[in-house]
Amino acid sequence: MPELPEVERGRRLAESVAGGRRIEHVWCADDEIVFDSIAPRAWRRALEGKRVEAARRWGKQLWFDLSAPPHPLFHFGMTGAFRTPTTTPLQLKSGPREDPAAWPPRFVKIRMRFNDGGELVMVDGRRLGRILLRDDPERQPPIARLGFDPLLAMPPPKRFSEMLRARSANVKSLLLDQSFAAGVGNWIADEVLYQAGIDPRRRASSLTDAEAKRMRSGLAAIVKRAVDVNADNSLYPRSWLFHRRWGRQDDAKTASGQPIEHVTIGGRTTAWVPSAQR
DNA sequence: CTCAGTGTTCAGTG
DNA sequence: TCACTGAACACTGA
Repeated sequence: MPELPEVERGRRLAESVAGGRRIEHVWCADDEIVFDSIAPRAWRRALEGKRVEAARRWGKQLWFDLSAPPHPLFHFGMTGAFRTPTTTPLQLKSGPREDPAAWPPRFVKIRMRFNDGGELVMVDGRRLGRILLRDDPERQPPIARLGFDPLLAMPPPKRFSEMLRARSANVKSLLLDQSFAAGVGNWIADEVLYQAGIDPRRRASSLTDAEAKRMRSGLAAIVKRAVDVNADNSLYPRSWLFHRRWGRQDDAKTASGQPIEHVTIGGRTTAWVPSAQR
C-alpha cells in the first residue's frame, strides 16, 4: 500500500478501528525479517493491555501512540497494508491479487484484537515492510531522518526553491529521496514531473524559480487530491499519467494522445512524456 | 523461465 | 564527510 496516500488510508482505517481502544490480544507471524528479529513474545508484552491513543503518520511511516511506550511503527514496503474484516482492499499494480472476502487474508504479519471486538491486521506479501518498536517514534530513526511531509508540512515556495538549488541529483531521484520529501514514491514523482512539465533527468539545481513553483504546487495538489479520495485510484482524474504509466508498454499514450516513454532513472522505472516535459 | 513491481538500505565510488 | 549509484533484498504474477 506504499505511497503517502495509501499509507494515509491505512492510518485512517487504523484510527477508526483502534483509536481509543485497548489492545486485548496480539498474534504475530514467525517472520524475523518483517519484525526485525523482535520475537512474538516481546510483541505481545509491548502491546497487550495498552490503549491506542492515536494512529499517526509522517511520510510512509505509520505509528500508534500508545498509553505507554514502546510504540509500534509500521512501514508497508511495496505490498504491505492494513485490513479489517469488513473493508475492501485496494488493488495495487504491484504485489499479489487478493480475495476481498477472505478472512484472515493471506500474508498476515500481525493481528490485533481490541476490547470492543474489532480487529486490525497488517499483511505483506513481499516482506519488504517492517514492524518496529520505538520509545519515542518521532525523535528516533527512521522518522527522525525524514524530510517534509507534503500533506502535513509543505515548505513555502521560497524555501522549496532553495532546497532544489542545493541539490545536484536529478529531480526524479530527489523526489524519491525520503530525507527530502517524505511519502513521495515512484508514481507520485512521475505524476508531479509530468504535470509540472519537467524532464525527470534534469538536475534539481538547474530548475528555474517558475519550474520549482510548478513542481511544489503540483506535488501539494496531487497528494491532496489522492488523499481526498482515500487513495481509491479509480477516482483519480482521468488526465493523470497514473492511469497509463504501468507495464512499460511501448505504445502507451496520455489521455491527449502524447507518447509515453519508459526509462530507468535512479534504478526505478520512470514514465514520462518527452513532448510535454522539458 | 524471465522479469517487472506504488520501497529501502548499504557498499562502493568520486 | 557528503552525494550519488547500483545491487540486494523477497516474492508474486504476467
